Amino acid sequence: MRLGFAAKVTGRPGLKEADGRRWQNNPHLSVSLTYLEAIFDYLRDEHITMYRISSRIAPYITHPQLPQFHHQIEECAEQLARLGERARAQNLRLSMHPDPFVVLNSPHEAVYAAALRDLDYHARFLDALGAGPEAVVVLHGGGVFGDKAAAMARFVDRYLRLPEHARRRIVLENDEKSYSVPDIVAIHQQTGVPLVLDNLHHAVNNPDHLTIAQAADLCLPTWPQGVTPKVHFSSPRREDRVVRRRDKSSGKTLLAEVAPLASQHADWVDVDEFVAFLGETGRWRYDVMLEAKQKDSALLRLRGELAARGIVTE
DNA sequence: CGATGTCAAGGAATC
DNA sequence: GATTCCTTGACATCG
Repeated sequence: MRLGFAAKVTGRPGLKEADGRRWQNNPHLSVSLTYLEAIFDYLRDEHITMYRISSRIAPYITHPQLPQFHHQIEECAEQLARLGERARAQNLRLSMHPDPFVVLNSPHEAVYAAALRDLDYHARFLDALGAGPEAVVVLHGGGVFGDKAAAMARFVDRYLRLPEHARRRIVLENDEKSYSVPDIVAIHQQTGVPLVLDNLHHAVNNPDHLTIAQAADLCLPTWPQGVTPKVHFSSPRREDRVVRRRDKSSGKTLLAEVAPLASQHADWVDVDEFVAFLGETGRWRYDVMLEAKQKDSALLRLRGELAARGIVTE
């Protein structure tokens, strides 16, 4: 079992995940890839073997008004191939997760078109690394648009019509609001798309009251032979947190303490909850993407706590 | 330099 | 129909 984390590194100062400058300053994938190389060094040093690459790694690559950014993958082909080689050399499983406004089943043609551009980009990025089939693009079901059956049918139809290189990469994750485990199972049955089980989303969006074991029994066998399935794991935030929010009378941004929503990720992973999850899903083999706010620091802490209990991860 | 405003992008809930 | 929230932190700019 591999443990992974997403995008941002907290455990070593100075590591960035993407060239985040505004378009006026000509950010570029080639800069992001120098950052990614430094992250790979860190992952190697810490023996971390799974990592989600930020979708912002290629700035503005699908922006319709900024064509000068559209060929960054081609422009960085050699650099990408070298990094892919490195990832394989250090046994690193990679993935990506498009932002929530990539909505494949939107009834708005322009949104659909943008989703197609984005999925093409994510797939081509992983292809340019030469990544194997374990490197997936994790997608959500999208919107409901007042008619869930129609929205799901639209997802199925559009998924089946995706270009092959994109369809090959995509896996579908249950979300915290619209598409529960039984929903994505129904989509799987019509498409064959592999399913990612997210424990926290399942906890807050579980209309059929399935146990986590039942949910795992539905999701994990959807992966093809030879590709280790993946799950997302996080603990729910329980403490209030400080956020910046706009005050509507003054129009100013202020700090405020707000209570957590049930669906929000905690800073760290609760080892007891994690061990319980392992116990309930013990008949399956899978890798775990941790979605804790403290990212790699949470991973390293959890790994230590697991080792103290005699549970060793890859 | 610290504080605050801004950023490409969607959807849903609320009024 | 317009506004706000979800949520993301880093960048950019202002005082």
